[in-house]
Amino acid sequence: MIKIGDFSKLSQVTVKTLRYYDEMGLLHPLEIDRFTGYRYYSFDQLPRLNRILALKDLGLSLEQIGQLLEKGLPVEQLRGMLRLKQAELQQQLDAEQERLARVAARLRQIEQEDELSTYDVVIKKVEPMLVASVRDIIPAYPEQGHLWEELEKDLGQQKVTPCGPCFTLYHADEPEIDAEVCEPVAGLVAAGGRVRSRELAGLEAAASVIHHGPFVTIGEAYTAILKWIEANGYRCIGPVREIYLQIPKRPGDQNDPSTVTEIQFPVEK
Amino acid sequence: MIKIGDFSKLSQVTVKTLRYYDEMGLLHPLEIDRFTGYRYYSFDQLPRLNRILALKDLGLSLEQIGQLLEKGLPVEQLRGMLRLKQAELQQQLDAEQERLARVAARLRQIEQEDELSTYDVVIKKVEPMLVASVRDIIPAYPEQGHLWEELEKDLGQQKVTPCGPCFTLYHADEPEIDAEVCEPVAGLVAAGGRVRSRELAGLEAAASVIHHGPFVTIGEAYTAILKWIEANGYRCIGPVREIYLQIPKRPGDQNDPSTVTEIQFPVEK
DNA sequence: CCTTGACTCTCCCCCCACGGGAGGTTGTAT
DNA sequence: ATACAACCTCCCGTGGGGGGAGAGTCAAGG
Repeated sequence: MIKIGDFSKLSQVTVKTLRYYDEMGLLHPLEIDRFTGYRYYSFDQLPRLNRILALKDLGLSLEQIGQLLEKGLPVEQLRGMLRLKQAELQQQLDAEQERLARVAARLRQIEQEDELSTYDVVIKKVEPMLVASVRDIIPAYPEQGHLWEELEKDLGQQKVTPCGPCFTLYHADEPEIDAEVCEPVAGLVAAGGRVRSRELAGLEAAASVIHHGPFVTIGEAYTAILKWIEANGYRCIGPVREIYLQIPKRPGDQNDPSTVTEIQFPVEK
Repeated sequence: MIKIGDFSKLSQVTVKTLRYYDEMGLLHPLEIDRFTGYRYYSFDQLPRLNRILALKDLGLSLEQIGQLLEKGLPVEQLRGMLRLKQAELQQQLDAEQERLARVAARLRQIEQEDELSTYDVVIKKVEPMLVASVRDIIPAYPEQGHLWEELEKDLGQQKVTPCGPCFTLYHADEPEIDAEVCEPVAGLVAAGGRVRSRELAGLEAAASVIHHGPFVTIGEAYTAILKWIEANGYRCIGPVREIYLQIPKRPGDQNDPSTVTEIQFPVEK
């Protein structure tokens, strides 16, 4: 029968932790003085404590350990838990490794450019959505005004209002620019003229960057995101989306500095 | 000017998180309605949010991010933080890897034996301590009674009482058993006869196992800990300590089942 | 104009495995 | 008798939000 402090020294477990294990039901003292509340442990409780420590060291939670101990440590259950933990650890390890790679990539970027890019790339999921669209080959990127007019006119006639920011899908840019201007809608729209309506598939992972500034400088954003994709080992796997979050005050003004545009590249590792 | 829900959908950041970032000072809404408390964001706040997400993704804490943003992102400071984080991540990665190896080792052990060992091995540090001891060659492990008598008698004469459990150090077991029986003491003791007194160095890492049961079966504990040391890639780097935590009721009784003994192997990877 | 349902607000508790400390009792050595 | 070390319980904090209660607000349809 020894007091908590001595038991603590013996086991190298802090007094706080021993009290906590008592409270959690993992290791009750052999006896508690009814009047003073003092906890008294016995030497032969050390094996149980060591078992707790060994299991904790493998990454099990105190709750899991408690369940195991309560059921007299069934081999099968322990095996199952360890297998699970093993998979979990492996996954965590991979995640950490990727994170480390990202940090390294960022450091390299800083070393090379010696200044901070104004663009930050994030990976996001994109949900599927219903859209109405017009698709055609265009001679140059800025020349899609007529497609937009065509789409707006049709939607206006059907009294459909968009339910989100409009965007352009670039299906290809070589040998010609194959662009599809899209407007998200609440429900499918009757096809009329060249206007099509369908569900646009979601994206598991999209690299996204925000361009805040006049439209004529959007090339910098493309440069930045392409470099990032390259540096972080991703590949582009579908048409790029250019989302017009904040459009110029005067329609088509390529120099309005308050314009905000998001560029999304569907990617995978 | 958009409401928090739309900003949330756009950025793929939950409303809760946006409110949290507001509270933490990372990203205040452009405007807060004085009467309703509604938060209103602007599209051009997205770059800042993305910057926050990108930095968080590298493993920086919100507090660190806040500091960086507040100071206008000095390149050097970011570089320093990332270097630090890199080292930290590497260390964590190594730790995870070791843990994974331990889990694998444990699983192998379960597969092989198909039952759970009664012994759990833990790694602990051992602090330096003052001891009085008698050392000699003995013909067999159980025959150390005369050494103990010699030590006790001397300490008794000097009116010194031990300040912890006594133990035996095994300096060698081949070709002969070189044993040193030790008693921890509060202060150094005058040498007398074959009794020596000194500071025993601490151990950075000791593999420890508890044997609870009659002394004649302690071999099983040794088997278990040796297997563990082998399986987990450690090496023994010093004399083994056999610590007598709970001694038999009748001195020298090798069959008392209430005996508790700890075995410590100084180890390193 | 009214109602309904979807948003939004603040406030509070929860996670995990303890650590720190306040404020009060108990045990032990001088 | 008096220190003072050890012990007790109770409460708060960690990081990055999640879940939910209860109340107020906004936009669209009838």
